[in-house]
Amino acid sequence: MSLYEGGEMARAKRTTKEKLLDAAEKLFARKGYHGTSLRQITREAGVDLALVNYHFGGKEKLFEAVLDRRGAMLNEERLRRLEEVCRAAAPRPAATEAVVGAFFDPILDFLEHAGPGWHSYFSLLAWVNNSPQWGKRLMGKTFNATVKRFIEALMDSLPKAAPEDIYWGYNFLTGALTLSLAETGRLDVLSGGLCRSVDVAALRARLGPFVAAGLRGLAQRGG
Amino acid sequence: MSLYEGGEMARAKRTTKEKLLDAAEKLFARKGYHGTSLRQITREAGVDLALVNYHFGGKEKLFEAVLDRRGAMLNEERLRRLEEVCRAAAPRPAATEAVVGAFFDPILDFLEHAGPGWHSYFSLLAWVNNSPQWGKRLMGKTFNATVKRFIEALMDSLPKAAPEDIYWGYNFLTGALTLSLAETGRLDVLSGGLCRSVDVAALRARLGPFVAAGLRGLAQRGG
DNA sequence: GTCTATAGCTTGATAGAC
DNA sequence: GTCTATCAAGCTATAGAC
Repeated sequence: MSLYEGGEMARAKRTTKEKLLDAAEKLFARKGYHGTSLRQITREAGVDLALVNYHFGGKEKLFEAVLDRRGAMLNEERLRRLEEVCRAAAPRPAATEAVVGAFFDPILDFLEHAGPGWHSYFSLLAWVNNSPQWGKRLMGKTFNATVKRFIEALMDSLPKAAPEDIYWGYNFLTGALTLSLAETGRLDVLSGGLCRSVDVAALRARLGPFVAAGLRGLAQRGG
Repeated sequence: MSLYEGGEMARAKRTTKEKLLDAAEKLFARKGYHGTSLRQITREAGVDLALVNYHFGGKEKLFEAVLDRRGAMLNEERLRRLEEVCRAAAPRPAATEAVVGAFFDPILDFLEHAGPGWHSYFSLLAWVNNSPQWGKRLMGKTFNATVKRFIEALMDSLPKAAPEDIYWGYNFLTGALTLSLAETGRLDVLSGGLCRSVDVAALRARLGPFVAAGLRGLAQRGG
């Protein structure tokens, strides 16, 4: 199973657990946790209603399992690339652009080369990240350890910046990223069709430069 | 009624309609549309369940009324400030920093000087903006006309930038803004308490510089 | 592991008295 | 405008047959 096929095997070979995860991922991404019922999920998965409780132990556990599945893969790939750019730059710290790239590129690569499951997953992640109900606990559980490594690397790359500036900068960075991943179609409407929410190449060309320049601007704030 | 008290009068003087809007705003912001029931809303408002249908015609209409109420005030204030900075700079175009300030400052002023209703409203807005279900239609209905004016002003301020860069830049800008408004508390956890999600002064000092630098970086992309 | 059947509860909406 | 009472539908979860 290649990196980019993670969790998206041919229909015939998927286990019941995977069918449920795939269906839940798709529907939770569209309508949120409370807006999706187990009946809709099991219908989409072609599986009996009672099997959610057998395999996962309830709706909320299923929700967390959906977030965990690809979150672990994302963390692995991000850390691999962070280590790569740090090693390439040693003994100097990696440049801001390189650190930011190690954070964004795994997502963009999954979106460009993998199946629709990753699109749903990232859209769901955007929703969770902006949710007062889920954001703090669920994002933290999956991503805090990795994010702290990236924040350290950003601080190393911008030694003149105050730590507060880097924390706020990370907040802006992840906000810009997650809205882009939500694929709401709003960008399409505003631009009259000139830009498309799902155009990963266009996003890749602009997100890194915007964020790196923004972080540098923060680091030189006032001086 | 001063600008900053909009919709938040003394408890005794509020009409039933306003009580319902205030309660719905607070609860929708915390748990989303599907996560909030009309029974919770009417209990919080101290009002009978049946009155939602009498005054608004259903749950979804109530939801849209919540978004409309303060959205109109926000648009007015944003356009007033945009005109101000454009007039001050004429005949040259207003600077990127000034346009971005006219877009952010009304929100930051409402958060700093007005009651908790505005916090709930902006938190709800963050959620709606990142929702595939609601984002395109509801954000567009309330904000498209105003946003188009700001995008034009941004294009004028950065004549070397391609229109696509400005549209994507606006997307990043609003993502950074809305995650900050969601007040999920995640920033507090990541920074070990050094930064606080609800610290409007800290946000004000950093959001404008980050975004303006990001937009300039986009405009000079590759060259 | 899977499926049937159902318990126990909450939901949004409304008819009709006042 | 307000309130009581209620309806039909949908919800999560589970006990128990296979």
